[in-house]
Amino acid sequence: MEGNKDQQLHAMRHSLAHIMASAMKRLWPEIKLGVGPVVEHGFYYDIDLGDTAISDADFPKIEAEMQKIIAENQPFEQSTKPIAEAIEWAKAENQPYKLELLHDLQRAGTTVAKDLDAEELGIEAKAASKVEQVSFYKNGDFTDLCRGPHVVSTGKVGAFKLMRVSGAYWRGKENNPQMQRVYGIGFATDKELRQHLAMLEEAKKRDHRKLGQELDLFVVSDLVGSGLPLFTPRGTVLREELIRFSNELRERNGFQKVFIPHITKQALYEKSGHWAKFGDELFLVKSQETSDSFVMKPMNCPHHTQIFASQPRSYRDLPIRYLETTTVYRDEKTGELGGLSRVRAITQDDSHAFCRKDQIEQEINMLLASARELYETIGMNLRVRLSYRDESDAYLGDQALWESAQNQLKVATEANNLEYFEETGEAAFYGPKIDMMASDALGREHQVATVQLDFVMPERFGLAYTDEQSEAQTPVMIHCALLGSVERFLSVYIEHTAGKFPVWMAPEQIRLITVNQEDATLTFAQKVTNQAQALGLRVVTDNNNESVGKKIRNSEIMKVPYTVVVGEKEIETGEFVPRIRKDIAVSDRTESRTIEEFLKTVAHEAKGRVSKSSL
RNA sequence: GCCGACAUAGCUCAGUGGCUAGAGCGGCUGUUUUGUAAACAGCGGGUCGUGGGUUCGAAUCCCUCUGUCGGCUCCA
Repeated sequence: MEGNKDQQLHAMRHSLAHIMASAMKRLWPEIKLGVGPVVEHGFYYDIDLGDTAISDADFPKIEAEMQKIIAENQPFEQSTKPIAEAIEWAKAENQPYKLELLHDLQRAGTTVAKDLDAEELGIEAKAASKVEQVSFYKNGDFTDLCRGPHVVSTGKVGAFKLMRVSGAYWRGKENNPQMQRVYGIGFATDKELRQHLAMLEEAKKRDHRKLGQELDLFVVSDLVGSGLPLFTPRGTVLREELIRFSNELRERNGFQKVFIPHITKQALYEKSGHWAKFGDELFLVKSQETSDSFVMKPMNCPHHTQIFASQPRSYRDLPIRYLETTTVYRDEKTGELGGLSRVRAITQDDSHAFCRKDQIEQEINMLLASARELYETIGMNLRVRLSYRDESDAYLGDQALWESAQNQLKVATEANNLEYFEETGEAAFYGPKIDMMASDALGREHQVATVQLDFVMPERFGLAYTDEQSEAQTPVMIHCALLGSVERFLSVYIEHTAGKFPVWMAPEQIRLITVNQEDATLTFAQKVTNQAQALGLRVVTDNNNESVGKKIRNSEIMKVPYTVVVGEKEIETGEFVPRIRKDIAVSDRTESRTIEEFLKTVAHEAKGRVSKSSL
């Protein structure tokens, strides 16, 4: 049933791409068509319009033309042609991109770029059987090379909307001509389309860049540069609370904090092998005193290996675990930067454990348990991908070690009751890894924590420990970050919570609103603040000359968990009736509490990192 | 980096070749002393992102640079 529905939706979206091409061909007869696949919520078509640039202002025109074709309810007629005939068709129709695809099909039996590259290199491609017949779909007077499937006629495509246009290289390769990609969404019913648009609207409201400004969390400055966000006091609280949590989880498990400088001689990365691989992503630093070439660190592991290497190590000392939450610098392409999700100064809650081969499982087990605890507390579901090697020889390290390690990853994952799936061929060349994906409140999945085994770097740096037989052995290195990048995590988390942070993370946990500006009121507010601060709470007093209603409103807008109005009544009774932010309140009734009880309860919530109020 | 869109006050935005560039919010000052989502009045605040060009005249048209946003992974 579900499968049928999915297939039907897929055919609808495919047909929409076809109809869009058909409509655009009517509007611009000279267009050259690339590919028009189905994507997550819709479809796109890559089109070469020569010198004509289309923009979203053209969408109504294209949509209207599509609607006409849909209203005509033209049947989709499928036909097949021998490939040689199809090639003649592409030539006659002046469709060079289709021609290229057909030639590839004829030669290699595929149009997938990856497989084509493989073929060129003489490696056997996956789908190598030669294609003899190709499929066409025709509606009205428009015929397109298309594998399908399509719906029966143009009237059966459900609801759609064109969303955006962008440049896209033909086949994703930079030196190929750039085409215009018109992207649309399509759903079976109008209702579903509207729901999806509402979800996008909600996502827009939660956009961390917008909330970052509204809630005063971070700013960017042209003078500092793009991809280099600056955190305000409020945003810094978020960072520090997250980092404290991550550090706590690891210190509890025997990790020791270390500290390294943010620059190093280039030689470090020449030795680690990163220079060759990531050379163009590094920020270079020039010494004016010496002739040394320095770089900003793009990762921490090579530095950490040098701490391990500073002493002879015994098998009894292992695992040796270092943790450091520190910033790395990567010179990302400017077009890829944005908000907090892609930055050039990336703070990682990084850790490296050096262990024996037989300790891998216990280490992974412990790291996964930490990740699970962290994401449970945060309130996000985790799904885990185990990335293994495949049969190719692109991997370094002993084959038996790989097998044992992969097995240990799986056992540890199962022991932690984590939902997981396995993928071969996704491992890093230096070892298998575990990637953790967290899903947010809008159902979007984000890659967050990772655990990576590394069989190569210890060898490159000649790391060793002495085993029971007094022989030198190479340790295995385990890289792990629970949050991943603090900046990227924050971008996800801000959108997940829509800025309604739980008490333990809230930049401002309690706001006191004064009823008047009398000395007695202010003195009282100050006394409460002192008491709260002694309990480690973050309190702000709003003593502005504004109505209470206005100040309540401001507190609501800033999403403060607890707001308390203070005036004569409170001074007299020594009791508060806190206003509790709706998403954390467990009942509609707010009871009166003594000040001490109120503050202690909030402090207790913060310490326990609970998500709901206990008031 | 490439394609496209955008850039006007701290914020959100109006102003599409013609007088001194506007509004709301925020800020400041005064009045008010406020009881659970917006008191009232006044005052500030702009090199219209940068540099150049066209024009009698440019926020407005053209070019450049910088920045922001959507894409550049999805393969007949």
